[in-house]
Amino acid sequence: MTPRLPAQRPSSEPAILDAVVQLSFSVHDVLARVAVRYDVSVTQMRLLGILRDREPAMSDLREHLALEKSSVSGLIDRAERRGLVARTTGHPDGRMVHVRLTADGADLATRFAAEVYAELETLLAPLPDLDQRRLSELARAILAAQPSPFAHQR
Amino acid sequence: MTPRLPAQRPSSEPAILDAVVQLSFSVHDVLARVAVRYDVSVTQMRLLGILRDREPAMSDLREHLALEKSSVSGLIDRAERRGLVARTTGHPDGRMVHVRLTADGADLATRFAAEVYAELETLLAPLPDLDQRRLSELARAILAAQPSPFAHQR
DNA sequence: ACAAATTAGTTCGTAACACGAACAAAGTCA
DNA sequence: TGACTTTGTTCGTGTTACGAACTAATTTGT
Repeated sequence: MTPRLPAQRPSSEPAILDAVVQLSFSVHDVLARVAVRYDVSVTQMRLLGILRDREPAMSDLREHLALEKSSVSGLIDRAERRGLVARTTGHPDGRMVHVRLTADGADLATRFAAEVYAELETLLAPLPDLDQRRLSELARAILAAQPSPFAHQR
Repeated sequence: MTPRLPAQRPSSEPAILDAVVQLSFSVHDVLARVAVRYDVSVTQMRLLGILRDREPAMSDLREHLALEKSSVSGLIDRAERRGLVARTTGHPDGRMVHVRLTADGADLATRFAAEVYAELETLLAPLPDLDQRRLSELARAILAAQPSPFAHQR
């Protein structure tokens, strides 16, 4: 008998985390449903969300979205072709290409942010308001403790 | 002035729900990381998870995974080609094709359930145990109230 | 009982997306 | 100045998902 599996950690009944995973899928499905309504991918929706208050370089997007640079190029190509975003050049470092929303893109971003919120409220509606606030508090606490969730580490 | 927007609902500051969305992405990323380690897609991982305690028909999978039937066919084709699942026929309704895990598939499902749990525990580690339990309670409450989260409505 | 309609799956062609490798251009260093 | 590094793009490939057209089994209507 190997001396392994020493109590195997007493905690974490299997189903405890299942609910969190399931809920994540539900949230993801909400995003997908709204995205499909506008005929864009979830990634493009994330992109528009990011661009709402930033004009990042391609490399920043690569990091935020956790994609390879060639994938970011393709993503921006398609979004640009639709007139949702624009590449900007002529920055201090001449290699860099930044990305910003067009007016159309900003409109779209606003509209489906509203729809996502509406659908999320429906999803969370079973919880009383207080519990909804608790939930987002817990989510915020987890995110705040993560290494690099959304921080530009310059 | 149109008489619309009557108070617009007092609740739901925008950022309240953002944290929930962000957390969902983080959870999704955990799944994706583990999946890539085994060279399967997140969808295939979901599939294996579903099959752990069921032998559903293709149409049940269509519903659970919210995919078109042709997509389910493809998904099962690829999983079958890898020896993870098997189609079964000869059911009372002769049109139906059910899907079950093979021994290999069951092994795989077990192994990465373990890895996903381990990584999720890491993700949630910033929260004290009590809050982790609260979080999954809230998640469970939401899911329990949804129309058809995982129920076979026969 | 039997033709018509419905249901369950498959096949096929297409498009989006993501990847890695090879490349070009701009910047850095030494 | 010449070598190296960094930033993006291009190109070819594989996976995944979709819708339309199709086959086979079952149900419905008369």
